[in-house]
Amino acid sequence: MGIKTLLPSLKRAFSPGSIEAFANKTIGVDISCILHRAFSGCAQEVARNETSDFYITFVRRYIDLLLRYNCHVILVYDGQPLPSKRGTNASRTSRRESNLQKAEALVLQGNSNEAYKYFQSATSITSVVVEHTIAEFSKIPNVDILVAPYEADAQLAYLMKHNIADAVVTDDSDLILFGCSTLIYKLNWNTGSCEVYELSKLPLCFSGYMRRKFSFDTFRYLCIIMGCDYFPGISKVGFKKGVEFFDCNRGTNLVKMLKQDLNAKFSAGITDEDVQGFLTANFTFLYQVVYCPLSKKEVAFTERPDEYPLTYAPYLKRSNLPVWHFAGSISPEEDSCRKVLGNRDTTVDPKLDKYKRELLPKWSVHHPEKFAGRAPTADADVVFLSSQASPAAGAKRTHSATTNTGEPVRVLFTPPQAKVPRTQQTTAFTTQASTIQPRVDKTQSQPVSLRSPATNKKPPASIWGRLSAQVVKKNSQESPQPPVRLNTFAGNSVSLASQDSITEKLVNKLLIQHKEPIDERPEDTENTSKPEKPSEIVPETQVMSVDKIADEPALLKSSDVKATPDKEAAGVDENAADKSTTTPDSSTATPKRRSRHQVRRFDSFAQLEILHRQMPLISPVRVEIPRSRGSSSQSSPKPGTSSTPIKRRLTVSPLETSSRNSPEAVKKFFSPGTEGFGLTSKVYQLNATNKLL
DNA sequence: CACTAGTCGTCAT
DNA sequence: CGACTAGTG
Repeated sequence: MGIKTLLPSLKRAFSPGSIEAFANKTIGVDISCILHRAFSGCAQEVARNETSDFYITFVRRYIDLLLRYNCHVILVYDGQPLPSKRGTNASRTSRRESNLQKAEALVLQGNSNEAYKYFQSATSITSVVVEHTIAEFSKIPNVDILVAPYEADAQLAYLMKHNIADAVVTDDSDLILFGCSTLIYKLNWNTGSCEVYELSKLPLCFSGYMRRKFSFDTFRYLCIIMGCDYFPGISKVGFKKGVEFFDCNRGTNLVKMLKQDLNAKFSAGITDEDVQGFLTANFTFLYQVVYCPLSKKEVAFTERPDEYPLTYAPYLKRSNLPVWHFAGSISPEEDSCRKVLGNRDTTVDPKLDKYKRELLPKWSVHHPEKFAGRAPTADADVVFLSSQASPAAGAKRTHSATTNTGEPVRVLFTPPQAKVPRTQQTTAFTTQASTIQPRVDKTQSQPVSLRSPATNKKPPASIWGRLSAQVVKKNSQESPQPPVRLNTFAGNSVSLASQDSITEKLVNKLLIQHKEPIDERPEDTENTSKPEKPSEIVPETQVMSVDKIADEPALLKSSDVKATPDKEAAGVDENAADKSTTTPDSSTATPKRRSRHQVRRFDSFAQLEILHRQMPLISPVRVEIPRSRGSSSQSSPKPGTSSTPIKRRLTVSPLETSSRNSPEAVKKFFSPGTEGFGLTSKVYQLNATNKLL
């Protein structure tokens, strides 16, 4: 199905291209698209569940085209239908059968033209076709077969996400929704012409806030609301209205967004079933099971938390079903390795398998040594905290977690370690502030300012964090991108996989409920001559390059005007130093060193502390907790939340301005009730590799 | 103007 | 499954 009427709205993300541009690359192929087109020419045979050479030669043309350009081809097949789709699947097969019967009846009447129509609507990618094509195409050098555990879309997106494939040939809009960065549409096997979709151009399709602060998650919500495979969509809401909605609503609590905001805007009667459907759809896009050729096993598209996020659990939890059941379950490793090659029956002796990994040539993605030493890159990395619950000194722990909106994050907890002298901290800050390096200064990798409750010392008054980061594209030697704002997780709460309830409470307390991310510029803007705009980081770990968008002669409508001031007005208390925040184009305006007392305000700690994978370091800052409670409890009467949302801002300033908050204030702010609670954080470097796992 | 629902065509000559 | 279109609010 894909997303209805999505592609016409995304024209700006496409450009005419040619397959030449992908010479020598690895190309994933959504073979079901091609097969469906081929079935036009052999509908009768396919509908009758027979084989035909027609679709073989048809697909072969595309393969040959790619091979001519020395591409490595990965043909990806659909596997098992997702649990959530099994209903529609059954109704489809029954419709096909009735179409087939009508077709056969018409044949007997001699009406072959009419019969052909019914044959066409009776075709499907049967196991006969799958086995036939795999048998044929698995013989071709530089052509890999990969049968996805579930949907080919998710599988192809996974290949792309981990740089196993450089681009994907498809005609389906779902691939966009999975966050693919480069897609080849409308490929012509004869001329090699095509339309190339690029994720980096996606913001061009929007205006207003959606463009300036493009978030792929919001884009996903938009598509789901329009209607997708797993969710029928909100009636009367298409692309335009959806964009209008998300221009004004940037909340991070999806339940509230649906039940309150969306209802208020469109008076669409959102039921609990709708909420469930939306959430299911969202998480199916995020967490669907795919096969990982790197680790040779099935994994979730993005790492799954062990439990549902607390806010959504009431809508998703089914007592008799495992968590994330709707997004597929992970098969035993041995079975998945056999199925992925095209072996259908895993109940038989593996020796009888038609396709064996060991027998495959070394160029194959399934060859045992093809990706030796290469691990999947971590999904999203965050953070920062250490607590008394730390394990042995020196050890690191990670917890997978999700924010309210379901974006995966990784929370790192570090144990107390040796104190770093204050002078060194300061040095670390100033050095880092002066230049943005794509690597980490040694001093910054060190834990700083740690006080363990075990040593009975007071909780520290400072938390270290990062304000901005540089993004280095995966597998790319390009020069680093401009610093990006890391504010996308603002206002979320997390549920942790661990039993560490203290830490969980703490983290949730930190990720304060609030309306929208602060529109803030990085503390350090690169001092380059290029007038680049800071890119936006997107939780799902895609990186948008927002360059050139400003020059695009497109609709800067009213939504542009209202976005920022609104927010400023909504702030608790405004501070003069805040003003540097709003303009995104001030890279030239603020290259000079501001020495100190540069104060910034945030609505949540999370804004400080998101770290993209492979993202090198950033500028450490001090976070100070305001003494006064700026609580306003006007918002969100959400169900089942134990802790009342705290609404106040954290003040961030360079190290020099320490004073201000007493240990008691900090303790009071963070303490979940348990005393002896030591909190610190540190500046962290996450390597490109997966060492921290 | 925006959205919806329905129909048509996908091949290859 | 997308493209296209006629019809509706």
